[in-house]
Amino acid sequence: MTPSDMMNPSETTTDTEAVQPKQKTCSDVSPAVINRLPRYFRYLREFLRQDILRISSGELSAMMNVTASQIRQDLNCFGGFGQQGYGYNVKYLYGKISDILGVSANFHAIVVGAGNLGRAITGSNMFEHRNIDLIGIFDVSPAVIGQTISGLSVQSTDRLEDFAKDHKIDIAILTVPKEEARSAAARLSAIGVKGIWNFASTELDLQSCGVLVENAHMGDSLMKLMYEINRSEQG
Amino acid sequence: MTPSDMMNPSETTTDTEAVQPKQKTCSDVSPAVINRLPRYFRYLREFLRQDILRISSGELSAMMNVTASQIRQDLNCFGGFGQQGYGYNVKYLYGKISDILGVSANFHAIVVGAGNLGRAITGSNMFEHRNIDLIGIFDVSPAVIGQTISGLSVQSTDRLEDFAKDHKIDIAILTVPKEEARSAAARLSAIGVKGIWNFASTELDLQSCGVLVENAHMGDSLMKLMYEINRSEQG
DNA sequence: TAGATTGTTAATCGATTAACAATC
DNA sequence: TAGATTGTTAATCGATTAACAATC
Repeated sequence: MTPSDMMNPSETTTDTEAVQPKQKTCSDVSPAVINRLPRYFRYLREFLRQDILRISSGELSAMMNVTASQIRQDLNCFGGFGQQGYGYNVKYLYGKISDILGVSANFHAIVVGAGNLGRAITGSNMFEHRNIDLIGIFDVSPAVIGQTISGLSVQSTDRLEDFAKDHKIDIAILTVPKEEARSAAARLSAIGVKGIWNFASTELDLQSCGVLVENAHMGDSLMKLMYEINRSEQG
Repeated sequence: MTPSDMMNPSETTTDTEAVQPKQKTCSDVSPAVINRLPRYFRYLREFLRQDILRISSGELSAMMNVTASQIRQDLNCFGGFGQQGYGYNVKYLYGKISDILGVSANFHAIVVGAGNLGRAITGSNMFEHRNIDLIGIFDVSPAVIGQTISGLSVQSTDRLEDFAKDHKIDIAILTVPKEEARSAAARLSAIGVKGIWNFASTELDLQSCGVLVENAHMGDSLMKLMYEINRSEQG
């Protein structure tokens, strides 16, 4: 087998129970690594688009401004995805990282809060790229309920519980005002949502309920930029 | 002086040249600390709203789920803002953190890209909270130019250079499609913008031009949530 | 004064980098 | 085979935590 023929380096190992698969279970991957995975995903997607078949940690390192060592270390938390002397097969690695990031899981999501931000998110192409089905959008305002946003009719938030009976909801995207965020989150937790993507600039503190929360505090990001500008101007 | 009288602990030191001020210049604060500053800012703002005058690192620690040690360590990168036996004066500390984060600098910002996300951001209360003046919004689409969004009339992107002659622009908020992001960023760099808040899901790589870039890759945040859900289901 | 809590140093822990043997 | 590049271990670096003297 020449390197360029390689599609899946792992498949070269014999597939018996006795052979310890290269795939690690690595139950606790460090947060620092997880933070970097989406960025690898983005680069790989772009390589795929450009028909780049193969990439080495050295090449990727130059493009991404991280060390080659770190790239190899990161990827090895999940298994040996590369091949010595060759590098990484882009298509194969992209597939593996997609699996790790749950792109293959076909999650279902709803948007709660059909304000400007909720609409912007609903209308983005973010979901098709990640194999997420956006299956509902909810709001409390009678003026908004019934409107169609990106092909979805806005439902009353009162219907959440009923809706959950008929649909698996993996992710709730929370774009309600800060004041309503906590009570909305409690309801979402009650209907069995697995994760909340929180845009309300307040902490949710639901981890105890077994609901995963990812905070998208946009204002925090803005403040980091403000800090850097301020610092560059006055040391 | 009783603790509750204290407004500014630093001002109790005599103000001569000889006395080394408690305020540190600490030219290089670690990124980990900077990442936490906006969160402190949010909590302090909330305390202020609730008329809480005083907070100790221990109390804050319990609320924020970080160690008291870390809080004291973080704050001490910038100076001694507390008082032994008392804790931190909320108003004073909030002021100090506001200064550090550039809230006192009264930055001017423009939005480039008046799509759904640009509109959502323009309409948010994010800017008043941070003492930022939103002074312009730009788009290329003739259908959008001239529309009023949150009191601002959308201008043609062609007018950027002219606009920059008459206005100081500190921050450009980039919400154009991915494909146009790099060229837009180059123009913004050329007109002397100090920082770009980048919502396009592509890397900008302008650091060489002296323009600071803060990436707000929302999709990366979503993927971290996907990872956690995926992991919790089949970890 | 006694009690409380900071500021700060030292110890621990985790993450990154360097180096190189394994191997394609 | 020789060259290239991974996977992995060891060394370095940085960040967090623990502890306590300083002090309000």
